[in-house]
Amino acid sequence: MNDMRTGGTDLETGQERKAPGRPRDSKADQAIIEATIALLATGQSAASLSMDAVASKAGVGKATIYRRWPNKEALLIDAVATMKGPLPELAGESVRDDLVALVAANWTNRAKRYGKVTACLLPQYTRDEEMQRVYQAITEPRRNAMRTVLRRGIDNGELRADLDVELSMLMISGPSVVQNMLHFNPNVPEEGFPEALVDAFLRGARP
Amino acid sequence: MNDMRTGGTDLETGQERKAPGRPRDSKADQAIIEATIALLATGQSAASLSMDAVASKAGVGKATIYRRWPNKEALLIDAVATMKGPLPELAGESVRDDLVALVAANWTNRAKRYGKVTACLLPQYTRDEEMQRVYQAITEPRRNAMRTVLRRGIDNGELRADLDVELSMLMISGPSVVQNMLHFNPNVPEEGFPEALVDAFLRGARP
Amino acid sequence: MNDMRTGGTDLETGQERKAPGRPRDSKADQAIIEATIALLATGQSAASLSMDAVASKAGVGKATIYRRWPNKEALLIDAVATMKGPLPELAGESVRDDLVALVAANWTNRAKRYGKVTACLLPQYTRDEEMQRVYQAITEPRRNAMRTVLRRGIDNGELRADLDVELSMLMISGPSVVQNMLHFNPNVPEEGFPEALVDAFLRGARP
Amino acid sequence: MNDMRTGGTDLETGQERKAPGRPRDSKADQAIIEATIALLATGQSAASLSMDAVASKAGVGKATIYRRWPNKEALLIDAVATMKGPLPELAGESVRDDLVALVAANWTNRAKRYGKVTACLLPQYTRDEEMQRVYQAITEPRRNAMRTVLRRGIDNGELRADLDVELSMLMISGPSVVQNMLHFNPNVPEEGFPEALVDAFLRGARP
DNA sequence: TACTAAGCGAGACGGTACGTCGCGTCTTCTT
DNA sequence: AAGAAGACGCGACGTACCGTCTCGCTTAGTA
Repeated sequence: MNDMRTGGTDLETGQERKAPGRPRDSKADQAIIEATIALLATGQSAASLSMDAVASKAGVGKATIYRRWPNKEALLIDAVATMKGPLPELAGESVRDDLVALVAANWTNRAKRYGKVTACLLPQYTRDEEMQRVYQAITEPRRNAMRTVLRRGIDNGELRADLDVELSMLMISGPSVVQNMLHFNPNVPEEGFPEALVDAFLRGARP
Repeated sequence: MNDMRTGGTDLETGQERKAPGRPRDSKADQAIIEATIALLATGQSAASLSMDAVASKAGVGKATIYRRWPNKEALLIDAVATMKGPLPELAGESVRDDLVALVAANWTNRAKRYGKVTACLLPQYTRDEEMQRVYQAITEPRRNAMRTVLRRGIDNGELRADLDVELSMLMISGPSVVQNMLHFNPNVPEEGFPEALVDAFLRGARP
Repeated sequence: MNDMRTGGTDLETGQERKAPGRPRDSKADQAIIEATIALLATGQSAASLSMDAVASKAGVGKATIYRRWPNKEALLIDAVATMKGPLPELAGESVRDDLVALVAANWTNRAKRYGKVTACLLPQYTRDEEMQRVYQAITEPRRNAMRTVLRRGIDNGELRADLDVELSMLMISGPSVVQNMLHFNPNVPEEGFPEALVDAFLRGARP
Repeated sequence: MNDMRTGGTDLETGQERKAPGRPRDSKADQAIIEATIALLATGQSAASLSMDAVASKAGVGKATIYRRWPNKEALLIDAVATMKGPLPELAGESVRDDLVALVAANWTNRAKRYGKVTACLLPQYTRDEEMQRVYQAITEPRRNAMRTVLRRGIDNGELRADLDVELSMLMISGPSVVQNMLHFNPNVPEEGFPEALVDAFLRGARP
């Protein structure tokens, strides 16, 4: 996650080269990320979180942060990535149940906190290609899981053969994300949302 | 839109009471919003837009801005609301075509610029209830149009009788919004997106 | 002069303790004071001198100024103190000549410029006890010199034995100051003022 | 004091010309001056007194003030002039006693408050010739009184024939002013100051 | 055991923007 | 026309962050 390492790998030989001098303190990495997450949870927005505050809360000098991350946004991206929980266990029997499980995994309290923090990063996200790649990398495992489930459904006949997989992923994740981050449509109840969404997606709107 | 008004309503009679003193200059409101939009279009992000620049470009003192909006974010919200284009004309024949028209209206270049700016404001939206209400108010006409189309479809039998209207709205808007603002799934082609989305929504995923 | 220092004295041992962190840059102190004096000489008044201008001229961030002085007035006080020239050399033979020399030292062009700037600060002097003490500290060496001269005069019989030294100091400095700063009585000629004042003080008004 | 009158005197005929429209409200003049004095007494300095505060306290629109005085300083000068008490009654027998009475008149509590306010105006005073003339006009009656007393002393032999009257005025007023405004020499007791000053002035410093 | 190189906490540094306040003017309606 | 009320353009204020730069000190590997 955090780069900007000294020493590291010698590109010509491919062998590890031991960096001279005092090595980085891994407790610092951890303390910084934890302080960031704590302040994000407390605070109001990404803008209202200051690097001085992170340094102070982590008991760390500011230079120690900037030695690891090039700027505030990079740190936030990493902190958010850390907040992402593990992928849910998929039963692997019914495609419908697996999709519900995937949506529900983004519907926990933890995920909602994550959603709020993510929203704080959107301004950077929409603008910086580098950040988009980082974000895609973080979410790729999840997208892949859903892709696999959908393909399985097509193969075993649970889903229509001509289903557009990528569009379907967007149709399942999109409503979930906007509702999570923006409370987009306040008239949709939270209770039972994953099931309702997946069932409506499967069933379609025609009679 | 902008509040913080002087004068207002006489509580006893309920009649409008003319505020004393020099009234606000409505040309200033307009100039400020226009300057904000112009700078948003030019600039990189909401953060890179400075109030001094807005004031200068609008030919207005900073106090004149802060007399109307309590802070930078509130101004941006209002500026973005102004960017929203008019509702599309709906043919009113096929429900499918009307839904496509509604989605396509958020798919123009103008709407994409709007989407980018909106993304910059999401941090505020997600935490400030006041801003959420403002945002709801801005989007309410659009949601209402879609609600009407869906109800018409249920009534005339184009859509299933047990369709959850609110959830359906989310299922159409959600993918559109995240794709517009976040380029959420880079594997979904832009070309023909509104038609593909609506058709998939209507058809469902089952064979 | 400028306070608000970090670090300081270890209370238990009474020894100086080195403050942690990067130490203040003494070149900044100097550059700020010099910029202030330069702008005071150029400008019209204390009010017309802006902190932004000082910072810009000194090639320094505003925070660097405010780290050293709590506000504009405190900076001006220090700048003015720096403008005070050195004490004049006293011949030490005739008390009368030494007093004339002391008065004349406040009668140079430099001293008049100093007087004008000081006048700009009087509002602060008159109400802030802290600033009064600062001012007293600045002027104490001069007052002491005059006190010494007067005492010598009493001892060697040049002055009357029952002379009130403190009142006499006020009687010599007071007219000089008001005339210098305020041009208090426009009917008193500038030419030969120090001699005339001292001689009149020595001689008295009685026949 | 306050000028900028409409109507007034026709310079060619010397006759009064009645101004058209609503006449000035003399209660406003009074309320403004009183509010100014009250705020000066309360507040910290001339700079910390705002025209908005004066207008508000006087229950008057700002334009009403600016119709009478061209700017803040002019108002302050007038307010200060109003604070000046009446000239003391002079017994007219002993020159020494009359001088003591004149000094003592500047030594009352009222005079000290006046001194503090005057100090607030010095920055303007030292810079603006117009203000100097106004100030000289205010103080001229006092200076004239002292001049008369000193001349009487010369004429009747109480004072030396070659006394420099203007310099003497400065020698009496100067110490009083600086001590009053600046607490210039804290070692000089307030008690009995007028008598001590006048006696020392008369007696001289030589044995 | 000494030397070199880098990491560390602390905090100062040059900038940039913030949101507030005051000045002196202008604009409304009312007296 | 003057009055109260208050908006206006301007410009300075003092604060908060950013990302960088010293300080003196610590912690490793190398000589």
